[in-house]
Amino acid sequence: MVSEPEVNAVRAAPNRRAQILRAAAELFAERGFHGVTIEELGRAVGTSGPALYRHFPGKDALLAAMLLEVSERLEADGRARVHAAAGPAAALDALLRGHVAFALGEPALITVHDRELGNVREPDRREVRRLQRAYAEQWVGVLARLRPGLPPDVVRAAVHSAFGLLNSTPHSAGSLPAADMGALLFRMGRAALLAPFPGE
Amino acid sequence: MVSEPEVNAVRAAPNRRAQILRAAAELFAERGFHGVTIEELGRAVGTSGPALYRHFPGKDALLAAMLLEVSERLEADGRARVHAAAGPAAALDALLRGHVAFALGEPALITVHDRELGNVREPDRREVRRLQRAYAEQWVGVLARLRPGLPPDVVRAAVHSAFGLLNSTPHSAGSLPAADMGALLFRMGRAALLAPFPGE
DNA sequence: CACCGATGTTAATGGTCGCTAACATCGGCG
DNA sequence: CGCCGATGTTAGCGACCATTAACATCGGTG
Repeated sequence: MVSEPEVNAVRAAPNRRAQILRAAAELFAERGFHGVTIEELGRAVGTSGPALYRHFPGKDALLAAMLLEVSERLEADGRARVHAAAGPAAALDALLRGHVAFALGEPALITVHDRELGNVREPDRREVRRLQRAYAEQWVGVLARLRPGLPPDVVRAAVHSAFGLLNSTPHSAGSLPAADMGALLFRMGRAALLAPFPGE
Repeated sequence: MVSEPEVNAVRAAPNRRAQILRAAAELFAERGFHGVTIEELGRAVGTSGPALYRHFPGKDALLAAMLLEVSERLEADGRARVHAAAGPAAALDALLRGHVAFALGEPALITVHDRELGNVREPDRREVRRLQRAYAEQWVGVLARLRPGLPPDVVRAAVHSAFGLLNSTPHSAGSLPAADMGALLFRMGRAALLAPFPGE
């Protein structure tokens, strides 16, 4: 027990930062930001406690980095998909496919992403919001082209509702094979967004 | 400052318990269970701090009471609506209408209801789960009758996804008049649940 | 009208938690 | 091969927080 303290001393830090973020996402998703202690975060990556401060200036900063990373990733991916698509219909399908893949692949990140923004302090919080908004506007732009004549705030509300549907994955995780779940979410999301809306 | 301590001493307790639960729902929805202190809960209802313990044995018990109440309400209301409906199609519409009204009327409760179950301790937690499951099964039963031949786990997954859509209200609150938002959610939910699914 | 139960108040307590300090170990580089 | 930066470790420290204690006030009731 005390025999080999140096074995895991410096060992294994190929990418500690990323490893911490991954583990933290799981824990935050399960118990919430305030429900997880620094000690637990450390233990989840094999180190214990305050080793975290070698990689992040504090718990808040860790959460901020996590949300910035994921919202950037979503936005960039969304933008790429829209640009690569032939028309609005193809773009919507591409956005749906991308979001579904993300939600199924990283349910913890998706959960934290839309629950914990309130715990990010002001400089970063604005940036995360900006990226989230930019991502949503990709969807809004595509849907508006697909359904001209629909008021912009209705389009926006519809898009956010669709996000709610797609992000619900964590609640029903495992009840279906991932491929089937993906197909289900894709079709439900598509149907919801293309349904006849009020005011048309 | 010290002049009139007795003014608000016993005053105003027509239904403190309900008042506390309502205020607590708002705070828990905003900052999460662990992000709210007893002192804040007290201040939100005009009393300060430990007065809470006259109405609940502890913070945990407060959350448990809240989740039990809302899940009971959903289940009972859902059951009533299904029984009153003429057929499965009418039942689905009634369930949708009820859930939408609830989500728009009490967004904070909806939020806490599907985020904070993890902070409820074991005796009550099981009961909340049971009620949530019973409510979901109302939907599953109706949808299964509407779409025979669909595998039960697909039906269940679809229902939970629809919940995600309907419960997304808090994220887009206020961007649309409540009536319009209600109509939008109703139509999107309906379209999503009746969309052609994989495996049919 | 004295008493009591319901409901509050402030002060104290014990535990937990984020964070800092002080010290150790290792790989790489001059 | 000795030094240094990166990365860990354990021990404390100060703050916060849920809960309890001790004490007050009011309305109603016998």
